[in-house]
Amino acid sequence: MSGDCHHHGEHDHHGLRGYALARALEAAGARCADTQERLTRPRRRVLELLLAADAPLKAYDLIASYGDRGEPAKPPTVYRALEFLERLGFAHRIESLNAYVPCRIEGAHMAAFLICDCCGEAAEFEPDFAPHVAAAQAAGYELRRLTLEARGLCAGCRAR
Amino acid sequence: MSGDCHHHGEHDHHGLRGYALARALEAAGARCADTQERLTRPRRRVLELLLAADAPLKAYDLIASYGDRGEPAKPPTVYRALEFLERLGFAHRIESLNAYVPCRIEGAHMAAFLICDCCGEAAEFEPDFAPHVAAAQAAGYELRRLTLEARGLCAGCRAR
DNA sequence: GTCAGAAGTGTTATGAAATAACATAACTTG
DNA sequence: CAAGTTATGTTATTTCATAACACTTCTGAC
Repeated sequence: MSGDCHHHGEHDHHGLRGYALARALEAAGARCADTQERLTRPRRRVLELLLAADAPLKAYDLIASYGDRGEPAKPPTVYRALEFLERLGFAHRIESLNAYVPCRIEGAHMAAFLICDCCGEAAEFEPDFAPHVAAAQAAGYELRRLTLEARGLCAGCRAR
Repeated sequence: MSGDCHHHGEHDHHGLRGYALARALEAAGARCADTQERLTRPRRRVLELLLAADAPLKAYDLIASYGDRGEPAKPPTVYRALEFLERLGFAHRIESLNAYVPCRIEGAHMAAFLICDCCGEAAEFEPDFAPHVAAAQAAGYELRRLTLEARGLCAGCRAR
């Protein structure tokens, strides 16, 4: 994952811990309740792992760390949970990494990421997609989803 | 691939044939010669398959149809060729499909696609990436690559 | 309550996508 | 032509994702 550079162990990230994590999970539960969706145990667990992580997680990272005491999950358990989390906008898949991150921007349905090839950080940002939406419409296109992934080096890794 | 709809066989596409294909391959060869790169046999063959195709091709589609008389290629043969073609800008990988298309826009290094979930068509277009590049720079980011993938329904499939 | 349907989960197995590692061949350039 | 580099051939393996089916848990109508 964060393997393209020589800064192992020097990267500072932003995974949620303790109260912040609990609050985020509770908020997700509340949003589910609003929409008649169920934040079941495996879904909640996968979301928890994503929120606590310092970087995008691969499906098999989630599978490996799913159990409380090291027992892995079965793949479908995790893939189903991810599908749910994506559908509700709690998580995004980063296609160019085959990895997942929790959604950091409330209500953002179109995901855009700045991905650092060095430290693996994937910063979600909110670009103005209006021109692209307009271009799609001009082409007669009915748009359903849109993702933008930018790869490069983050400020921290450039400086080092 | 084009399996999300009920219009099988009704989709019109744009793969190159005959002279057009030959011309495109020749042009690619010329561009390689300019830059001291070698358009070797497997690279040329993979590019030919991409150019002739009516839709994005998966790596294993290429592997299967690689041989003149039905003999498949070995995976590394095709993956190496694809890596080369991407590096030189002759092809793009569409991350959300795990598939490849020939580059249809001369000199476009940043790829953007309108992908139809119905017919599988992937139309390359050239959006204005300047705002995103600016946003990345504002964040201290050194940009290397950028891809945008929009999913939805093309005009033809909406009409049907 | 309880029954029928829908939604979700557990489990086994398999399929699809990509790469590691190492041996061989082909170009280039001094 | 010899040494270095670049590309290919080949075997094996790893990584990523889903199919299929049995079982459980919710939900709402009665």
